[in-house]
Amino acid sequence: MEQAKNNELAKSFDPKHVEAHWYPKWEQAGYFKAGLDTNKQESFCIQLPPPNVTGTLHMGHGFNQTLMDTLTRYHRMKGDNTLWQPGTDHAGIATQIVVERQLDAQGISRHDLGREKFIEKVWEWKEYSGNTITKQMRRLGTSPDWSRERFTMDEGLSQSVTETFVRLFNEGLIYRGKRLVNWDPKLHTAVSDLEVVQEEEDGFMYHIRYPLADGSGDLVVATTRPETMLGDVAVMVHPEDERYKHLIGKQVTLPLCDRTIPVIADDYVDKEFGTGVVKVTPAHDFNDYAVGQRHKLEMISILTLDAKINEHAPEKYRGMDRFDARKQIVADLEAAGVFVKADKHKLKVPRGDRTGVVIEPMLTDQWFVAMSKPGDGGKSITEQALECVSSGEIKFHPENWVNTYNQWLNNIQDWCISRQLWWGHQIPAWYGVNGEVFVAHDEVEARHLADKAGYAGQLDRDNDVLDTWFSSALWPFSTLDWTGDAAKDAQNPFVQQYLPSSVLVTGFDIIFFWVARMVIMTKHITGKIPFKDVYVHGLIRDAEGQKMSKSKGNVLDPIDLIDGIALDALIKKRTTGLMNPRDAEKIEKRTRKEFPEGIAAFGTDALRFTFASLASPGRDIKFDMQRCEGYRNFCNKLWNASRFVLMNCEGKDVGLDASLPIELSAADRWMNSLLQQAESELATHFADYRFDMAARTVYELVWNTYCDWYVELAKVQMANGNEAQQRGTRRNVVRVLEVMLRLAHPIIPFITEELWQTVAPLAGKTGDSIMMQAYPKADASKIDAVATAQITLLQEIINACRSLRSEMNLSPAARVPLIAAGDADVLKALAPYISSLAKLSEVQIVAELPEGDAAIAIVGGYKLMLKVEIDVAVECERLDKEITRLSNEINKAQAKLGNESFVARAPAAVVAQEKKRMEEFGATLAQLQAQRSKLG
RNA sequence: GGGUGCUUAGCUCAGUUGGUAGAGCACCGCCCUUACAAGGCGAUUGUCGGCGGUUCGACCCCGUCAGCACCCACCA
Repeated sequence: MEQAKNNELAKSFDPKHVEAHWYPKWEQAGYFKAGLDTNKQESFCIQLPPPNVTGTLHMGHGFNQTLMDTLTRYHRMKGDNTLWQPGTDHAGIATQIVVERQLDAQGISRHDLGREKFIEKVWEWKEYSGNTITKQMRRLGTSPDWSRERFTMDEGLSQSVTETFVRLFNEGLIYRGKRLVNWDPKLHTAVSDLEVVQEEEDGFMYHIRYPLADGSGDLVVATTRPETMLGDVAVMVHPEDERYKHLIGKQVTLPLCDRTIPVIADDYVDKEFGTGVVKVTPAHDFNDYAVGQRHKLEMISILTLDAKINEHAPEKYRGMDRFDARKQIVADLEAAGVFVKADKHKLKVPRGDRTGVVIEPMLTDQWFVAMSKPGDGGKSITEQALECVSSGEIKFHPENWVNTYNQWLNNIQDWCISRQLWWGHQIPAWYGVNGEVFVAHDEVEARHLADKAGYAGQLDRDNDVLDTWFSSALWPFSTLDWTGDAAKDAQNPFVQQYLPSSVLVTGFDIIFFWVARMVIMTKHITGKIPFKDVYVHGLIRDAEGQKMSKSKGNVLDPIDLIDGIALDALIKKRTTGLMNPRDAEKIEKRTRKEFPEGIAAFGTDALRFTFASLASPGRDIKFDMQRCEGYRNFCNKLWNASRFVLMNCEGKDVGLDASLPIELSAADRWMNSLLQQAESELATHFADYRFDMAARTVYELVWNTYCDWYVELAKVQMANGNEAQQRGTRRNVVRVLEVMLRLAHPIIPFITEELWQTVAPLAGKTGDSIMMQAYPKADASKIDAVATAQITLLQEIINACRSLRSEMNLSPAARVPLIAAGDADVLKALAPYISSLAKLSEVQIVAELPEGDAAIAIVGGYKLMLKVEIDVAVECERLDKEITRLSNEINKAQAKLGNESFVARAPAAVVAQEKKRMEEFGATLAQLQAQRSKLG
């Protein structure tokens, strides 16, 4: 890989420049390609949750994909066979809506175009949107195997859909029937239970008098939807309701309609609610439908598919919109003197999640998956899916999502999978003219089935398409070119190696839509689980904790955080294409307030580091721009640390010649010890999906350990050491940096690659790309406890000196002498470091501190005296404060140790530790008190 | 009606077998010290939502209450 060598790095990190050239190189070199090395034991696979081809990626995608890419890069470096399988989803309804809206803008309806032409338009849009999405993913630095990119409507995946449908049908697990389903009157399609959102809204509870047919009185029913009375077939009361018991079996006259209907009894009625009398409309209400089934009632459908009153209703109302009809009916009831009252009432209104219109339960012919029907093994596909999780085969992280998963599956209804749309997988069913149904892979097969059944007439394919989630449910195996032919699949290394995948990374919002259905389908069809782990992350919200949505105008495009965006451009972006253009003003105001300067360019690495850091389990994320800025600064820090290393190591002896003597100091060995510790922590954190902890470990290692301490110590060594020591230090400084770059690479791929190219050769590493290097593994034998103890002491001494300086108000530029008493050998060894890091003119080592007015600090067995002019009063105050603090600590420790229970019951180590603490505090306290009394 | 999560420094959040409360940002003081001012050094900051309980010891475990958020559900 080409990279200009010996070029001094720019003074600060410029993400744009760094990111631009690496991605194409990685991709062209084939680094993202799936591993198929049969010698390797471990396989790691992630299936990308396929983004909808409805536009562009949002922050949620950025977050989700960052986590997946981090895992993928980590496992690839670890040496596993690795596949990150990418692709996109055709997103039936959502995409059809997007394209229809575009046509709308040109004054064209999809019916003007016709199905075929319309679908062509959608494919055009798919190309456009799909490309946008994959471009965005590339900007995020993601490393999926693009050569395996799939789309849910690809030929192969469509075959999986057909194969699955046919199989389930033949097993009796898919059936067709006229059922009451959720109907979206705007889209003219059925939708599943999941695609309906129940929202509480203000409405009315209408009370209507239904006269008894024999004129002996009346019953008052309560309803929230009076227009549905046109389809009433009964009124019902509770069988034990003393008020109405005697009326059961009688007939009432249905107002406005020329019909009488019976009074029936059913336990379902709640005596306490409303009037205790319920009108029964089986064709337009799910509860009433069940009642109708129980009582074998007629079903009268009174609505057309676009929710207008139909021919089964009195002529007066035919053709009226359902809500207009409601008003008219209420008026007519009033006129007829049977309207009692309308009370204000909060009710749950079902709305389509894509259209927002009120969903109407509608009797239509639809296809269903039988979720609870016992299959071959006596178990339903739902029970099988529950078992995959209860057995521990599939694990949720965090674990508590298991409850959600179980609860949903335990209460599941049959899944309505047919949609009256144009965009999607057309249902593989052919009908004869007499209603014969032939489900087959293709028309030839259907004809064959028809022949066998003795039908020779015309065959018409079902016009409907499948719920988009039907194909999504097959994603874990359909993307691997599964065919359903056991012999072929056994020869397919992808199916063999990458099913099940290792982990599904997803938000909780699609556990039902997608996760559960993948388990159901994959287990039933392939016999394998789809994935071993499910990592469930939170939602990205805005800085105020609000869900990001186009209509609120608080959406962020991850690319805008990478490249930055000017305020005007951001406003324009947020206010175009709104469903309700009147929101624009509010959105502009809000945007101006939140981002008065627009958004700065943070770069991909900073954004990714932010995502990783914020990925604490079980919690949504309020996206905090300042965190992003902080991690941009972190990238800059890493950049500059590398600059330092290169300035000191390029063209110098960095110990590449193994025959030359090398001496590693305590500081070098201390650094190496902490490096091992970080490596071991990272292995744990990645295994636990603790991206936040992994990011923190990297951050602290690079900044707090390496930059703040090791580099400063190394400066001393490179200035003062002998040749072997200098060589050793240079060697270690550059090698530790090289390891840190590899450790950080899965999170921040671009900057680490850029730096690694120059750093690696100095560390004796060869290779074309950091991403194909081994991930560093901890080596416990490199942990040096003695060196660690010594450098910890050194840090404490330096900290004490720095504190003294600061409290004495010494300018950082002023060099003053330190007088130190304690182990002379240790002090002698540490003196140059102390001197340099605490900005001292010299370190005098003495047996006992001299008398005199000076600032004093005690560190373990060491006494430190900063030789400066002091304000006695100020110093006394400082000492008093410290004396008080120590006394308090001692009192606390004493109280504990004085507690017999504590001494008797607490573990010996805890008691010993407490004793030690007290002794140390005591010793320090004595020293400080002595000094305090000298000052008077 | 069921279920889940959250409540820790001014802000955003860590805190993994119960053993001396942490980070980043913000704020304050001193510094342009030759890797980095997107920086360095130092200082400050907390009845860990309330109340009980278990324990020698509770941010952590249990109970309870409060507030916030979310998910599921057929009250006409």
